[in-house]
Amino acid sequence: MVRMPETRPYHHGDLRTALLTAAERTLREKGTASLSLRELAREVGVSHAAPGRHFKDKQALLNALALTGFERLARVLAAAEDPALPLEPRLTALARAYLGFAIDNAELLELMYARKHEPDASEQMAVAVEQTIGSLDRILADAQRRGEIIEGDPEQLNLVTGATLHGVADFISAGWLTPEAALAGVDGLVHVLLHGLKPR
Amino acid sequence: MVRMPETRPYHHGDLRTALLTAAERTLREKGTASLSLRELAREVGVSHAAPGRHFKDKQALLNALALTGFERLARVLAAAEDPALPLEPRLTALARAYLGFAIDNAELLELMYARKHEPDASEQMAVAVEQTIGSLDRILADAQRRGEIIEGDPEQLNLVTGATLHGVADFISAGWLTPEAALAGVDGLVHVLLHGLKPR
DNA sequence: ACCTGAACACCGTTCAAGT
DNA sequence: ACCTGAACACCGTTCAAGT
Repeated sequence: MVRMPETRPYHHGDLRTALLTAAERTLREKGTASLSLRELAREVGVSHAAPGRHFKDKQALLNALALTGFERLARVLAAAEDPALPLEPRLTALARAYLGFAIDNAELLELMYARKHEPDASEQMAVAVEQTIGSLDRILADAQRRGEIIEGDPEQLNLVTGATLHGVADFISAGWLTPEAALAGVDGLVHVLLHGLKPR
Repeated sequence: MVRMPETRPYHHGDLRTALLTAAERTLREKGTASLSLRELAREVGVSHAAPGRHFKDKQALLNALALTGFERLARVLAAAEDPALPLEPRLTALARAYLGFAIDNAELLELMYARKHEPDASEQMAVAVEQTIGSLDRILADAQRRGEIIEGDPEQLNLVTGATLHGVADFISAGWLTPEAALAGVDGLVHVLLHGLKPR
């Protein structure tokens, strides 16, 4: 093995990864608004034009960041899912995991939901989104198969449930709901979702 | 009356309003990303530093824009509300109105929900938000008083309902749901909200 | 009171040139 | 193949000076 000199080598090695890592730290510490390619380049110790080799433009970096976000969220949700549990606690666990992710990654989640990356569609992104939604899909499909929830278009049921969870997550991001209040209300939230607002 | 010269007068007259109007058009036509104070100034025919007299900084203009958004949304919701209607159609009408606003004002709605304007709190904004939420509040409070929906913390019920509506609106903004699909699903959405996912 | 013009410190993106 | 340096066309914000 050859000893590397103390000075930074001409080639970074894994600039792409380094940029994404730095970007996510900035996102978390200073918000989306103060995420600049030039500053990222500075942090990583590379010229301001270097990121251009790895990301076509700023949006491409944001897309890549969103992709890692979906991949991580999908893993978090899959891990929280326990098919052995009865419907209500199973759904509650999923909701708790999602809200936890939203609390810990508010800015990233906002990026993931940004109405920006429709045209590219990037196969990978579609897969990651699919996997993210998958956990909820399975819970509702299982429940429907067992007759534990009403019949009807699974898409529609999925939409209602997903929208409710996402709505709460967004309320947290927007600062209209404290993380504590959100987590404290999860049980009630899922209960209403399952049993409805009308009395039984 | 003195005839005004053909050349633009030194004082604009109502620069503040003109900037907000131009800003909303840009928002609708080209998106939040391409909203620049300098371009706004150009469109309105004023020097690039002029907006600074009326808005402390760019965020202040965005806040003012969000405020007008809430005021308009509050009016739309209040107009759609019909206390004479039974609970389910009354709630459906509100949902339809909110989703309609979301469809027609996607970028503006995103701005309204942006997790930016927490510190200022600006009395006016708080009032506008309050009035926006008011319509839903009244529907649920009335229903609860009549025993048409379950007892419990109104805040919590409001949260679930509001989150669901907002979640769907955000799905539309994000492009994950077409406006047509959303509007077609409103009845089912409200029905699930009232009756729950579990069979009765 | 309201606006201008110049100045400052930033951006993102491109492209010849270097290693 | 990967990166640099200079250049270009933008930004937001500030501030003396003009009307």
